[in-house]
Amino acid sequence: MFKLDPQKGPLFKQVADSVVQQLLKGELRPGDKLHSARELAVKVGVNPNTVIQSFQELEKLEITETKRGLGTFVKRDMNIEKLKLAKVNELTKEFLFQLKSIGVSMEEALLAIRKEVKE
Amino acid sequence: MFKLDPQKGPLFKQVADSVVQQLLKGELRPGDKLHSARELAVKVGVNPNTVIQSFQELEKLEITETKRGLGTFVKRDMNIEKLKLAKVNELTKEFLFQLKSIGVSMEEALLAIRKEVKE
Amino acid sequence: MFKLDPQKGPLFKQVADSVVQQLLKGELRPGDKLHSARELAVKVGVNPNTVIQSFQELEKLEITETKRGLGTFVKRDMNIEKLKLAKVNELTKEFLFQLKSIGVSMEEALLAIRKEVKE
Amino acid sequence: MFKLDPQKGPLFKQVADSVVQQLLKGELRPGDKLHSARELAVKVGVNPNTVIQSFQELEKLEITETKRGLGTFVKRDMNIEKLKLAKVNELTKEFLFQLKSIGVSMEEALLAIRKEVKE
DNA sequence: GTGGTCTAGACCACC
DNA sequence: GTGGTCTAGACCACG
Repeated sequence: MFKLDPQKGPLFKQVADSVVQQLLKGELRPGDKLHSARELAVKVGVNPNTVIQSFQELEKLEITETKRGLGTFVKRDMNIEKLKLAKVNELTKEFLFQLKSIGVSMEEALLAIRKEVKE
Repeated sequence: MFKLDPQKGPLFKQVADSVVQQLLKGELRPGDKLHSARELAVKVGVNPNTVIQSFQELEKLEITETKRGLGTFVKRDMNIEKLKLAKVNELTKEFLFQLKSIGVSMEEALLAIRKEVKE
Repeated sequence: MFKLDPQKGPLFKQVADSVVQQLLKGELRPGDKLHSARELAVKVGVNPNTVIQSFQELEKLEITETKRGLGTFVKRDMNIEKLKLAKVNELTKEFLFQLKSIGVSMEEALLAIRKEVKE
Repeated sequence: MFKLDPQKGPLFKQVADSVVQQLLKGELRPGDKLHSARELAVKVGVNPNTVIQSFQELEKLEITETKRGLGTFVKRDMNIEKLKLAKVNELTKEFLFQLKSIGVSMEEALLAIRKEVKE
């Protein structure tokens, strides 16, 4: 389930992320129409203004486009697989970097993962 | 090397985190004296007040204790291994959660890690 | 009336205390919104930042919660009577301890109180 | 037993208070010589400089006088009873004021005292 | 308009 | 020199 945390950076970025997640999971496809700002606002429990900011963020990232009077849509030329690979890569890099920065070896990391997966 | 990024949340928390990292890497041990607020401020390029806020954060987390006129010290009864395990666990959980939330399987994740490690 | 005294410890704690007092006196109830930091700052004659520090103190004590963009509120689940009893107890203990530490008996203390009350 | 608390105002005032307490309890009499700054410093666990500041405070209050090369002495013309009454009065006033400021009646206060005394 | 963070610079208590 | 508090004023995220 998706959860907002004011401690983890700007809400509007978190909301934008959640849209990207839906894309990557296939719950949203190129050309699809996003929920309206108002709907999304109610759904995730933030102010509509915040959602609007999120949409602007997505547009800036060239993931969506806004058609006046119609709504916000996922760009038709989005290459989801490419975006997904980039995201996985980024997450992995960050994860390994964090571990390295506290002096944890790969072996320990893999152990931790296996342990976590089993539970 | 350690870098501050205003986009990644409050500077004072990042500074506090960097101290925790030094602890986990063994560069800092229970009983050790931290750099003075003024020194650290110059070193990481922030205002001394910001560093002091970091110190207060660390004290709230019961990681350090401050002795007025003497400095700020890592608590003698700090259990580093425990803190480290908790951190690794947290990072791993978060990593796997993120992957899952974009619909990536464990196999893909492990592949990504192996690929990253080789580079 | 409420008065700040730089000699009596940090201003931000005094301001926090004054909020607690209002709570205990019933002038403030669970769910109520506190005055905004800026208002309070003008009212008591300190810097807005100092008031914000007070708010953070109150939040740390789990007396209030803050909603960004909306304000700071007394927690709905605050048990005022419990807090009040604890405070009275603390004050009484401290008072008797102080008297004892200067060698004053209970009888003398009660006499002093009666005398004071009459005036 | 006497305890220092950095949270309760300047240490040097607390140390000065502890000397006054000894006076009021009769453990120290007009004309008596105080412990040296160094001794007291070790005894209460603060820096000698802090104790020296305390002595200056006591001198300012006209409770002690310093004889160069001999030490610090309680003034011969000190009227302990008068000082004691003043102190009791002050403590009582403060106590009642605090209670009043949180809306506690005298009856409740006396109940609290009786309860505390019995324990 | 609301609180949160940061900077710059001052003064204090303590060692 | 050490940390702690306060001020003044700026900018940000959020509603």
